[in-house]
Amino acid sequence: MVGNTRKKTDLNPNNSVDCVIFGFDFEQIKVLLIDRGQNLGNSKNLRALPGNLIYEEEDLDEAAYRVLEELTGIKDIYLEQVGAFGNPNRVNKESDREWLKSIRDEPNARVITAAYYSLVKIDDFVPKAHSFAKKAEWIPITEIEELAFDHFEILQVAKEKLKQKIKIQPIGFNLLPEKFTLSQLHKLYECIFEKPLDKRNFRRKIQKLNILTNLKEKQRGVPHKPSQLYKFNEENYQLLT
Amino acid sequence: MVGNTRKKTDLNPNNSVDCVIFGFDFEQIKVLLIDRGQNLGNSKNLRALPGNLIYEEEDLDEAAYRVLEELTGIKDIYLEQVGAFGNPNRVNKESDREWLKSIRDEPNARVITAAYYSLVKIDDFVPKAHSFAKKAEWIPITEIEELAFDHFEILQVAKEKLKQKIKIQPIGFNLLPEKFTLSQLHKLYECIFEKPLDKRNFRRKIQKLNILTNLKEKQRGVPHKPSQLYKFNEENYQLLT
DNA sequence: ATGTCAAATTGTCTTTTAGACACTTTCAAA
DNA sequence: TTTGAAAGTGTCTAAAAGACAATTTGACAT
Repeated sequence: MVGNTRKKTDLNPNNSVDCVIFGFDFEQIKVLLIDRGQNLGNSKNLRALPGNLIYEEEDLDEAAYRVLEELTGIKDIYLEQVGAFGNPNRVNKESDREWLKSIRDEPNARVITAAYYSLVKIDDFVPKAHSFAKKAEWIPITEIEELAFDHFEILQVAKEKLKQKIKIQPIGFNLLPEKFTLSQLHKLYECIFEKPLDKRNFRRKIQKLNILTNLKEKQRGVPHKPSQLYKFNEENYQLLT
Repeated sequence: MVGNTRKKTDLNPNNSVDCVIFGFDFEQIKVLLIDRGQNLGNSKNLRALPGNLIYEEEDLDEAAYRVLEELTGIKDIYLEQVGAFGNPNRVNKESDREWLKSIRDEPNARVITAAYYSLVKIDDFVPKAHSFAKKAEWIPITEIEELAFDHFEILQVAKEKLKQKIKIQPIGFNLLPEKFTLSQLHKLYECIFEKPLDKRNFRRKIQKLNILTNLKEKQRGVPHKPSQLYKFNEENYQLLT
Protein backbone atom coordinates (compact mmCIF):
# COMPACT_ATOMS: atom_id res chain seq x y z
CA MET A 1 0.00 0.00 0.00
CA VAL A 2 1.70 3.19 -1.16
CA GLY A 3 0.94 6.81 -1.73
CA ASN A 4 -0.75 9.45 0.32
CA THR A 5 -3.58 10.10 -2.06
CA ARG A 6 -6.18 8.71 0.28
CA LYS A 7 -9.13 10.86 1.07
CA LYS A 8 -11.06 11.07 4.26
CA THR A 9 -13.94 9.39 2.47
CA ASP A 10 -11.79 6.31 1.95
CA LEU A 11 -11.94 5.67 5.67
CA ASN A 12 -13.90 2.73 7.01
CA PRO A 13 -16.14 4.41 9.58
CA ASN A 14 -16.68 1.20 11.58
CA ASN A 15 -13.18 -0.02 12.22
CA SER A 16 -10.17 1.44 13.91
CA VAL A 17 -6.82 0.45 15.32
CA ASP A 18 -5.55 1.54 18.72
CA CYS A 19 -1.94 1.21 19.83
CA VAL A 20 -0.49 0.71 23.27
CA ILE A 21 3.02 2.07 22.83
CA PHE A 22 5.31 0.96 25.61
CA GLY A 23 8.52 2.77 26.45
CA PHE A 24 11.12 2.37 29.21
CA ASP A 25 13.23 5.13 30.73
CA PHE A 26 15.41 2.81 32.92
CA GLU A 27 13.13 3.55 35.85
CA GLN A 28 9.65 2.60 34.80
CA ILE A 29 7.42 1.53 31.96
CA LYS A 30 5.66 4.38 30.23
CA VAL A 31 2.87 4.51 27.71
CA LEU A 32 2.51 7.09 24.97
CA LEU A 33 -0.88 8.73 25.34
CA ILE A 34 -2.76 11.40 23.48
CA ASP A 35 -4.00 14.47 25.24
CA ARG A 36 -7.19 15.44 23.45
CA GLY A 37 -7.05 18.89 24.94
CA GLN A 38 -10.69 19.07 25.86
CA ASN A 39 -11.75 21.59 28.39
CA LEU A 40 -15.16 20.39 29.31
CA GLY A 41 -16.98 21.93 32.20
CA ASN A 42 -17.90 18.86 34.18
CA SER A 43 -16.03 15.82 32.91
CA LYS A 44 -12.33 15.12 33.05
CA ASN A 45 -10.02 15.51 30.10
CA LEU A 46 -9.15 11.85 29.72
CA ARG A 47 -6.16 10.78 27.74
CA ALA A 48 -6.46 8.23 24.98
CA LEU A 49 -4.42 5.62 23.21
CA PRO A 50 -3.24 6.74 19.79
CA GLY A 51 -5.50 5.24 17.21
CA ASN A 52 -7.60 5.99 14.22
CA LEU A 53 -10.03 4.67 11.67
CA ILE A 54 -8.58 2.40 9.03
CA TYR A 55 -8.82 2.85 5.31
CA GLU A 56 -11.12 0.65 3.29
CA GLU A 57 -8.26 -0.92 1.40
CA GLU A 58 -5.88 -1.26 4.31
CA ASP A 59 -4.80 -4.31 6.24
CA LEU A 60 -5.07 -4.09 10.02
CA ASP A 61 -1.37 -4.50 10.70
CA GLU A 62 -0.65 -1.97 8.02
CA ALA A 63 -3.04 0.48 9.64
CA ALA A 64 -1.33 0.03 12.99
CA TYR A 65 2.08 0.72 11.48
CA ARG A 66 0.65 3.76 9.73
CA VAL A 67 -0.90 5.21 12.87
CA LEU A 68 2.35 4.70 14.75
CA GLU A 69 4.36 6.36 12.06
CA GLU A 70 1.94 9.25 11.74
CA LEU A 71 2.20 9.86 15.45
CA THR A 72 5.85 9.22 16.20
CA GLY A 73 7.61 9.18 12.87
CA ILE A 74 9.05 5.79 13.82
CA LYS A 75 9.11 2.97 11.30
CA ASP A 76 10.01 -0.70 11.71
CA ILE A 77 8.58 -0.85 15.12
CA TYR A 78 7.90 -4.01 17.14
CA LEU A 79 4.17 -4.71 16.95
CA GLU A 80 1.81 -7.39 18.25
CA GLN A 81 -1.92 -7.65 18.00
CA VAL A 82 -3.78 -7.65 21.29
CA GLY A 83 -7.20 -8.51 19.92
CA ALA A 84 -10.51 -7.08 18.81
CA PHE A 85 -12.57 -4.92 21.13
CA GLY A 86 -16.16 -4.31 20.20
CA ASN A 87 -18.31 -3.57 23.17
CA PRO A 88 -21.17 -1.45 21.76
CA ASN A 89 -20.84 0.80 24.80
CA ARG A 90 -17.14 1.40 24.41
CA VAL A 91 -17.89 4.84 23.06
CA ASN A 92 -20.54 5.94 25.50
CA LYS A 93 -18.74 8.37 27.77
CA GLU A 94 -20.02 11.90 27.23
CA SER A 95 -16.55 13.34 26.70
CA ASP A 96 -15.77 10.66 24.13
CA ARG A 97 -18.93 11.39 22.17
CA GLU A 98 -18.10 15.09 22.15
CA TRP A 99 -14.66 14.40 20.86
CA LEU A 100 -15.86 12.10 18.10
CA LYS A 101 -18.26 14.77 16.93
CA SER A 102 -15.34 17.11 16.49
CA ILE A 103 -13.17 14.76 14.45
CA ARG A 104 -15.33 12.20 12.66
CA ASP A 105 -17.65 12.37 9.69
CA GLU A 106 -19.85 9.73 11.28
CA PRO A 107 -19.40 10.30 15.00
CA ASN A 108 -22.21 7.94 15.91
CA ALA A 109 -20.98 4.92 13.97
CA ARG A 110 -20.38 1.82 15.99
CA VAL A 111 -16.64 1.25 15.93
CA ILE A 112 -14.85 -2.02 16.48
CA THR A 113 -11.17 -1.66 17.15
CA ALA A 114 -8.19 -3.91 16.64
CA ALA A 115 -5.75 -3.21 19.44
CA TYR A 116 -1.99 -3.56 19.12
CA TYR A 117 0.90 -3.07 21.43
CA SER A 118 4.32 -1.94 20.38
CA LEU A 119 7.69 -1.64 22.03
CA VAL A 120 9.68 1.48 21.33
CA LYS A 121 13.07 2.88 22.31
CA ILE A 122 11.83 5.80 24.31
CA ASP A 123 14.41 8.23 22.93
CA ASP A 124 13.16 7.61 19.42
CA PHE A 125 10.17 9.72 20.28
CA VAL A 126 10.67 12.73 22.47
CA PRO A 127 7.56 14.90 22.52
CA LYS A 128 8.80 18.37 21.61
CA ALA A 129 7.43 21.76 22.49
CA HIS A 130 6.47 22.64 18.98
CA SER A 131 5.43 19.31 17.51
CA PHE A 132 3.01 17.17 19.41
CA ALA A 133 3.63 18.87 22.72
CA LYS A 134 0.48 18.88 24.77
CA LYS A 135 -0.77 16.24 22.36
CA ALA A 136 1.30 13.12 22.99
CA GLU A 137 3.05 12.35 26.26
CA TRP A 138 4.85 9.47 27.93
CA ILE A 139 2.85 8.58 31.03
CA PRO A 140 4.16 6.16 33.67
CA ILE A 141 2.00 3.08 33.49
CA THR A 142 1.55 3.04 37.24
CA GLU A 143 -0.07 6.46 37.15
CA ILE A 144 -2.70 5.60 34.57
CA GLU A 145 -6.06 5.19 36.24
CA GLU A 146 -8.64 6.03 33.66
CA LEU A 147 -8.61 6.50 29.92
CA ALA A 148 -10.98 7.44 27.14
CA PHE A 149 -13.30 4.85 25.57
CA ASP A 150 -12.37 1.31 26.61
CA HIS A 151 -8.69 2.13 26.39
CA PHE A 152 -7.96 1.32 30.00
CA GLU A 153 -9.25 -2.19 29.46
CA ILE A 154 -7.18 -2.51 26.30
CA LEU A 155 -4.12 -1.40 28.23
CA GLN A 156 -4.66 -4.09 30.85
CA VAL A 157 -4.96 -6.81 28.25
CA ALA A 158 -1.93 -5.51 26.37
CA LYS A 159 0.10 -5.54 29.58
CA GLU A 160 -0.89 -9.13 30.18
CA LYS A 161 0.00 -10.18 26.64
CA LEU A 162 3.36 -8.48 26.95
CA LYS A 163 4.09 -10.38 30.16
CA GLN A 164 3.23 -13.66 28.51
CA LYS A 165 5.18 -12.91 25.37
CA ILE A 166 8.36 -11.82 27.05
CA LYS A 167 8.48 -15.08 28.98
CA ILE A 168 8.81 -16.86 25.65
CA GLN A 169 10.69 -14.41 23.44
CA PRO A 170 13.35 -11.86 24.42
CA ILE A 171 11.49 -8.93 22.91
CA GLY A 172 12.60 -6.59 25.67
CA PHE A 173 15.50 -5.35 23.56
CA ASN A 174 13.05 -3.32 21.57
CA LEU A 175 12.62 -1.11 24.62
CA LEU A 176 16.33 -0.49 25.17
CA PRO A 177 18.91 1.55 23.29
CA GLU A 178 21.51 -0.16 21.13
CA LYS A 179 23.93 -0.37 24.06
CA PHE A 180 22.63 -1.30 27.47
CA THR A 181 23.75 -2.81 30.74
CA LEU A 182 22.57 -6.00 32.37
CA SER A 183 21.23 -3.96 35.24
CA GLN A 184 19.06 -1.98 32.87
CA LEU A 185 17.73 -5.16 31.32
CA HIS A 186 17.14 -6.55 34.79
CA LYS A 187 15.23 -3.46 35.84
CA LEU A 188 13.16 -3.65 32.66
CA TYR A 189 12.06 -7.19 33.41
CA GLU A 190 11.20 -6.23 36.96
CA CYS A 191 9.04 -3.39 35.69
CA ILE A 192 7.23 -5.62 33.24
CA PHE A 193 6.57 -8.37 35.75
CA GLU A 194 5.85 -5.87 38.49
CA LYS A 195 7.92 -7.76 41.01
CA PRO A 196 11.56 -8.03 42.06
CA LEU A 197 13.69 -10.65 40.35
CA ASP A 198 16.85 -12.06 41.88
CA LYS A 199 19.83 -10.38 40.29
CA ARG A 200 22.11 -13.40 40.06
CA ASN A 201 19.43 -15.74 38.81
CA PHE A 202 18.29 -13.24 36.22
CA ARG A 203 21.81 -12.68 34.92
CA ARG A 204 22.52 -16.38 34.72
CA LYS A 205 19.33 -17.04 32.84
CA ILE A 206 19.70 -14.24 30.33
CA GLN A 207 23.36 -14.98 29.67
CA LYS A 208 22.62 -18.63 29.00
CA LEU A 209 20.40 -17.58 26.10
CA ASN A 210 23.55 -16.51 24.33
CA ILE A 211 21.96 -13.56 22.62
CA LEU A 212 24.03 -10.84 24.26
CA THR A 213 27.27 -9.51 22.88
CA ASN A 214 29.60 -7.98 25.42
CA LEU A 215 30.84 -4.77 23.85
CA LYS A 216 33.99 -4.73 26.01
CA GLU A 217 33.04 -1.21 26.78
CA LYS A 218 32.13 0.36 30.08
CA GLN A 219 29.69 2.92 31.31
CA ARG A 220 31.38 6.24 31.93
CA GLY A 221 30.84 8.94 34.49
CA VAL A 222 28.81 6.98 37.01
CA PRO A 223 29.77 7.52 40.67
CA HIS A 224 30.24 3.82 41.30
CA LYS A 225 31.60 0.72 39.59
CA PRO A 226 30.86 1.15 35.89
CA SER A 227 28.86 -1.50 34.16
CA GLN A 228 29.68 -3.53 31.06
CA LEU A 229 27.75 -2.56 27.97
CA TYR A 230 26.05 -5.18 25.84
CA LYS A 231 24.16 -5.28 22.62
CA PHE A 232 21.51 -7.65 21.39
CA ASN A 233 22.95 -10.36 19.14
CA GLU A 234 20.49 -10.68 16.28
CA GLU A 235 22.31 -13.58 14.55
CA ASN A 236 22.41 -15.82 17.59
CA TYR A 237 18.81 -14.97 18.26
CA GLN A 238 17.81 -16.18 14.81
CA LEU A 239 19.64 -19.43 15.41
CA LEU A 240 17.39 -20.18 18.37
CA THR A 241 14.38 -20.74 16.16
CA MET B 1 -29.00 -8.49 24.94
CA VAL B 2 -32.31 -10.31 24.72
CA GLY B 3 -35.07 -10.99 22.28
CA ASN B 4 -35.12 -12.25 18.74
CA THR B 5 -36.70 -9.21 17.22
CA ARG B 6 -33.61 -8.24 15.32
CA LYS B 7 -33.96 -7.59 11.67
CA LYS B 8 -31.49 -8.29 8.93
CA THR B 9 -31.05 -4.54 8.58
CA ASP B 10 -29.73 -4.41 12.14
CA LEU B 11 -26.64 -6.26 10.97
CA ASN B 12 -23.30 -4.50 10.81
CA PRO B 13 -22.21 -5.18 7.25
CA ASN B 14 -18.52 -4.68 8.00
CA ASN B 15 -17.91 -6.95 10.94
CA SER B 16 -18.30 -10.62 11.54
CA VAL B 17 -17.27 -13.33 13.95
CA ASP B 18 -15.88 -16.70 12.87
CA CYS B 19 -15.56 -19.67 15.17
CA VAL B 20 -13.09 -22.50 15.16
CA ILE B 21 -15.01 -25.21 17.00
CA PHE B 22 -12.73 -27.97 18.21
CA GLY B 23 -14.00 -31.43 19.07
CA PHE B 24 -12.31 -34.68 20.08
CA ASP B 25 -13.54 -38.19 19.34
CA PHE B 26 -10.85 -40.02 21.39
CA GLU B 27 -8.87 -40.54 18.22
CA GLN B 28 -8.28 -37.13 16.73
CA ILE B 29 -9.10 -33.46 16.88
CA LYS B 30 -11.94 -32.41 14.63
CA VAL B 31 -13.25 -29.05 13.57
CA LEU B 32 -16.86 -28.23 12.84
CA LEU B 33 -17.10 -26.83 9.34
CA ILE B 34 -19.87 -25.56 7.15
CA ASP B 35 -20.50 -27.06 3.76
CA ARG B 36 -21.81 -24.19 1.66
CA GLY B 37 -23.19 -26.64 -0.89
CA GLN B 38 -21.94 -24.76 -3.91
CA ASN B 39 -21.69 -26.64 -7.16
CA LEU B 40 -19.56 -24.34 -9.18
CA GLY B 41 -18.24 -25.50 -12.51
CA ASN B 42 -14.57 -24.79 -12.11
CA SER B 43 -13.76 -24.02 -8.51
CA LYS B 44 -13.89 -26.31 -5.53
CA ASN B 45 -16.66 -26.31 -2.98
CA LEU B 46 -14.59 -25.12 -0.06
CA ARG B 47 -15.80 -25.54 3.47
CA ALA B 48 -15.92 -22.60 5.84
CA LEU B 49 -15.76 -21.83 9.52
CA PRO B 50 -19.15 -21.09 11.01
CA GLY B 51 -19.51 -17.36 11.32
CA ASN B 52 -21.71 -14.47 10.54
CA LEU B 53 -22.11 -10.73 10.59
CA ILE B 54 -22.68 -9.20 13.99
CA TYR B 55 -25.58 -6.98 14.97
CA GLU B 56 -25.06 -3.28 15.44
CA GLU B 57 -25.87 -3.48 19.13
CA GLU B 58 -24.03 -6.69 19.88
CA ASP B 59 -20.77 -7.29 21.70
CA LEU B 60 -18.20 -9.44 19.91
CA ASP B 61 -18.16 -12.21 22.51
CA GLU B 62 -21.92 -12.16 22.55
CA ALA B 63 -22.01 -12.53 18.79
CA ALA B 64 -19.66 -15.52 18.97
CA TYR B 65 -21.85 -17.21 21.56
CA ARG B 66 -24.89 -16.49 19.41
CA VAL B 67 -23.37 -17.90 16.24
CA LEU B 68 -22.34 -21.03 18.11
CA GLU B 69 -25.76 -21.48 19.60
CA GLU B 70 -27.52 -20.88 16.32
CA LEU B 71 -25.37 -23.52 14.70
CA THR B 72 -25.09 -26.17 17.37
CA GLY B 73 -27.74 -25.37 19.93
CA ILE B 74 -25.03 -25.49 22.58
CA LYS B 75 -24.85 -22.84 25.27
CA ASP B 76 -22.22 -22.17 27.92
CA ILE B 77 -19.42 -23.17 25.68
CA TYR B 78 -15.72 -22.58 26.28
CA LEU B 79 -14.67 -19.64 24.14
CA GLU B 80 -11.47 -17.68 23.54
CA GLN B 81 -10.75 -14.89 21.16
CA VAL B 82 -8.09 -15.57 18.56
CA GLY B 83 -7.83 -12.06 17.20
CA ALA B 84 -8.96 -9.73 14.46
CA PHE B 85 -8.41 -10.60 10.82
CA GLY B 86 -8.80 -7.86 8.29
CA ASN B 87 -6.79 -8.46 5.18
CA PRO B 88 -8.69 -6.55 2.48
CA ASN B 89 -8.17 -9.54 0.18
CA ARG B 90 -9.56 -12.09 2.57
CA VAL B 91 -12.74 -12.23 0.52
CA ASN B 92 -11.26 -12.33 -2.94
CA LYS B 93 -11.68 -15.95 -4.01
CA GLU B 94 -14.23 -16.23 -6.79
CA SER B 95 -16.26 -18.89 -4.99
CA ASP B 96 -16.37 -16.75 -1.86
CA ARG B 97 -17.64 -13.73 -3.76
CA GLU B 98 -20.35 -15.86 -5.37
CA TRP B 99 -21.45 -17.13 -2.04
CA LEU B 100 -21.56 -13.70 -0.43
CA LYS B 101 -23.77 -12.48 -3.25
CA SER B 102 -26.24 -15.20 -2.41
CA ILE B 103 -26.46 -14.46 1.31
CA ARG B 104 -25.55 -10.84 1.98
CA ASP B 105 -27.31 -7.59 1.39
CA GLU B 106 -23.95 -5.91 0.82
CA PRO B 107 -21.82 -8.66 -0.66
CA ASN B 108 -19.01 -6.29 -1.60
CA ALA B 109 -18.56 -4.72 1.81
CA ARG B 110 -15.13 -5.03 3.31
CA VAL B 111 -15.50 -7.33 6.30
CA ILE B 112 -13.21 -7.52 9.31
CA THR B 113 -13.72 -10.57 11.41
CA ALA B 114 -13.09 -11.35 15.05
CA ALA B 115 -12.07 -14.98 15.27
CA TYR B 116 -12.77 -17.21 18.26
CA TYR B 117 -12.03 -20.77 19.11
CA SER B 118 -14.21 -22.94 21.26
CA LEU B 119 -13.89 -26.35 22.84
CA VAL B 120 -16.90 -28.60 22.67
CA LYS B 121 -17.82 -32.07 23.85
CA ILE B 122 -18.22 -33.67 20.48
CA ASP B 123 -21.35 -35.61 21.40
CA ASP B 124 -23.13 -32.38 22.26
CA PHE B 125 -23.41 -31.74 18.57
CA VAL B 126 -24.04 -34.67 16.28
CA PRO B 127 -24.91 -33.50 12.79
CA LYS B 128 -28.19 -35.26 11.96
CA ALA B 129 -29.67 -36.24 8.64
CA HIS B 130 -32.55 -33.81 8.86
CA SER B 131 -31.03 -30.86 10.65
CA PHE B 132 -27.78 -29.42 9.47
CA ALA B 133 -26.69 -32.55 7.64
CA LYS B 134 -24.77 -31.66 4.55
CA LYS B 135 -24.35 -28.26 6.14
CA ALA B 136 -22.16 -28.76 9.20
CA GLU B 137 -19.70 -31.59 9.62
CA TRP B 138 -16.88 -32.60 11.93
CA ILE B 139 -13.72 -32.74 9.84
CA PRO B 140 -10.46 -34.19 11.18
CA ILE B 141 -8.06 -31.33 11.53
CA THR B 142 -5.32 -33.27 9.77
CA GLU B 143 -7.44 -33.52 6.66
CA ILE B 144 -8.13 -29.83 6.32
CA GLU B 145 -6.02 -28.37 3.54
CA GLU B 146 -7.92 -25.40 2.23
CA LEU B 147 -10.86 -23.37 3.45
CA ALA B 148 -12.99 -20.49 2.27
CA PHE B 149 -11.85 -16.88 2.80
CA ASP B 150 -8.87 -16.67 5.14
CA HIS B 151 -10.31 -19.38 7.32
CA PHE B 152 -7.36 -21.71 6.93
CA GLU B 153 -5.07 -19.03 8.30
CA ILE B 154 -7.47 -18.41 11.17
CA LEU B 155 -7.46 -22.12 11.92
CA GLN B 156 -3.68 -22.21 12.11
CA VAL B 157 -3.57 -19.30 14.52
CA ALA B 158 -6.36 -20.79 16.61
CA LYS B 159 -4.48 -24.09 16.83
CA GLU B 160 -1.39 -22.27 18.00
CA LYS B 161 -3.31 -20.31 20.64
CA LEU B 162 -4.91 -23.51 21.89
CA LYS B 163 -1.50 -25.14 22.26
CA GLN B 164 -0.21 -22.19 24.24
CA LYS B 165 -3.30 -21.93 26.40
CA ILE B 166 -3.48 -25.59 27.36
CA LYS B 167 0.09 -25.45 28.60
CA ILE B 168 -1.05 -22.95 31.18
CA GLN B 169 -4.65 -23.91 31.92
CA PRO B 170 -6.22 -27.38 31.91
CA ILE B 171 -8.95 -26.43 29.47
CA GLY B 172 -8.85 -29.85 27.79
CA PHE B 173 -11.73 -31.04 29.95
CA ASN B 174 -14.06 -29.03 27.79
CA LEU B 175 -13.38 -31.50 24.99
CA LEU B 176 -14.13 -34.61 27.03
CA PRO B 177 -17.34 -36.09 28.40
CA GLU B 178 -18.16 -35.86 32.09
CA LYS B 179 -16.44 -39.18 32.78
CA PHE B 180 -13.18 -39.95 31.07
CA THR B 181 -10.06 -42.04 31.46
CA LEU B 182 -6.51 -40.89 31.87
CA SER B 183 -5.66 -42.58 28.59
CA GLN B 184 -8.27 -40.50 26.82
CA LEU B 185 -6.89 -37.33 28.37
CA HIS B 186 -3.40 -38.43 27.40
CA LYS B 187 -4.44 -39.05 23.82
CA LEU B 188 -6.13 -35.64 23.72
CA TYR B 189 -2.95 -33.87 24.73
CA GLU B 190 -0.97 -35.82 22.17
CA CYS B 191 -3.42 -34.77 19.46
CA ILE B 192 -3.25 -31.12 20.46
CA PHE B 193 0.54 -31.04 20.64
CA GLU B 194 0.84 -33.24 17.57
CA LYS B 195 3.50 -35.37 19.16
CA PRO B 196 3.72 -38.37 21.46
CA LEU B 197 3.96 -37.72 25.18
CA ASP B 198 5.40 -40.21 27.63
CA LYS B 199 2.57 -42.00 29.40
CA ARG B 200 4.07 -42.12 32.88
CA ASN B 201 5.34 -38.57 32.82
CA PHE B 202 2.01 -37.30 31.57
CA ARG B 203 0.08 -39.12 34.26
CA ARG B 204 2.39 -37.96 37.00
CA LYS B 205 2.11 -34.37 35.88
CA ILE B 206 -1.65 -34.27 35.48
CA GLN B 207 -2.27 -36.07 38.77
CA LYS B 208 -0.07 -33.65 40.64
CA LEU B 209 -2.39 -30.83 39.59
CA ASN B 210 -4.96 -32.36 41.89
CA ILE B 211 -7.90 -31.46 39.71
CA LEU B 212 -9.05 -34.98 38.91
CA THR B 213 -11.56 -36.90 40.98
CA ASN B 214 -11.30 -40.67 40.74
CA LEU B 215 -14.85 -41.90 40.34
CA LYS B 216 -13.99 -45.37 41.71
CA GLU B 217 -15.72 -46.66 38.65
CA LYS B 218 -14.34 -48.68 35.79
CA GLN B 219 -14.79 -48.87 32.08
CA ARG B 220 -16.99 -51.81 31.10
CA GLY B 221 -16.95 -54.13 28.11
CA VAL B 222 -13.48 -53.40 26.87
CA PRO B 223 -11.45 -56.42 25.75
CA HIS B 224 -8.54 -55.55 28.01
CA LYS B 225 -7.86 -54.19 31.44
CA PRO B 226 -10.60 -51.64 32.11
CA SER B 227 -9.60 -48.13 32.96
CA GLN B 228 -10.49 -45.99 35.95
CA LEU B 229 -12.93 -43.21 35.24
CA TYR B 230 -12.27 -39.68 36.40
CA LYS B 231 -14.07 -36.39 36.40
CA PHE B 232 -12.79 -32.86 36.42
CA ASN B 233 -12.74 -31.37 39.90
CA GLU B 234 -14.01 -27.83 39.50
CA GLU B 235 -13.55 -26.85 43.15
CA ASN B 236 -9.90 -27.83 43.35
CA TYR B 237 -9.35 -26.13 40.04
CA GLN B 238 -10.72 -22.86 41.41
CA LEU B 239 -8.38 -23.13 44.39
CA LEU B 240 -5.39 -23.05 42.09
CA THR B 241 -5.95 -19.44 41.16
C1' DA C 1 46.82 9.82 48.69
C1' DT C 2 43.09 7.86 51.23
C1' DG C 3 38.60 6.72 52.45
C1' DT C 4 33.81 6.31 51.37
C1' DC C 5 29.83 5.48 48.70
C1' DA C 6 27.00 3.02 45.39
C1' DA C 7 26.22 -0.14 42.27
C1' DA C 8 28.40 -4.19 39.54
C1' DT C 9 29.82 -8.60 39.56
C1' DT C 10 30.17 -13.37 40.82
C1' DG C 11 29.03 -19.04 42.70
C1' DT C 12 27.00 -22.64 45.44
C1' DC C 13 23.58 -25.28 47.26
C1' DT C 14 18.68 -26.89 47.34
C1' DT C 15 14.32 -27.78 45.33
C1' DT C 16 11.49 -28.53 41.58
C1' DT C 17 10.49 -30.00 37.11
C1' DA C 18 11.23 -32.59 32.82
C1' DG C 19 12.53 -36.60 30.53
C1' DA C 20 14.06 -41.31 29.63
C1' DC C 21 12.89 -45.87 30.34
C1' DA C 22 10.11 -51.49 31.00
C1' DC C 23 7.58 -54.61 33.46
C1' DT C 24 3.26 -56.24 35.74
C1' DT C 25 -1.80 -56.23 36.03
C1' DT C 26 -6.48 -56.98 34.59
C1' DC C 27 -10.36 -58.05 31.98
C1' DA C 28 -12.69 -60.15 27.73
C1' DA C 29 -12.81 -63.38 24.40
C1' DA C 30 -11.22 -67.48 22.19
C1' DT D 1 -6.68 -71.76 30.61
C1' DT D 2 -4.49 -69.17 27.44
C1' DT D 3 -3.97 -65.03 24.80
C1' DG D 4 -4.37 -60.34 23.45
C1' DA D 5 -4.57 -55.50 24.47
C1' DA D 6 -4.39 -51.66 26.93
C1' DA D 7 -3.98 -49.97 32.00
C1' DG D 8 -1.17 -48.95 35.51
C1' DT D 9 3.09 -48.07 38.00
C1' DG D 10 8.58 -46.16 39.98
C1' DT D 11 13.33 -44.81 39.59
C1' DC D 12 17.05 -42.47 38.01
C1' DT D 13 19.18 -38.48 35.57
C1' DA D 14 19.39 -33.89 33.75
C1' DA D 15 17.92 -29.32 33.54
C1' DA D 16 15.83 -25.35 35.44
C1' DA D 17 14.36 -22.38 39.19
C1' DG D 18 15.12 -20.30 43.41
C1' DA D 19 17.41 -18.82 47.73
C1' DC D 20 21.23 -16.55 49.40
C1' DA D 21 26.12 -12.66 50.54
C1' DA D 22 30.70 -11.21 49.79
C1' DT D 23 33.93 -8.78 46.81
C1' DT D 24 35.16 -5.41 43.21
C1' DT D 25 35.53 -1.01 40.99
C1' DG D 26 35.41 3.63 39.76
C1' DA D 27 33.92 8.53 41.16
C1' DC D 28 34.04 11.78 44.37
C1' DA D 29 35.00 14.09 48.81
C1' DT D 30 38.36 14.89 52.22
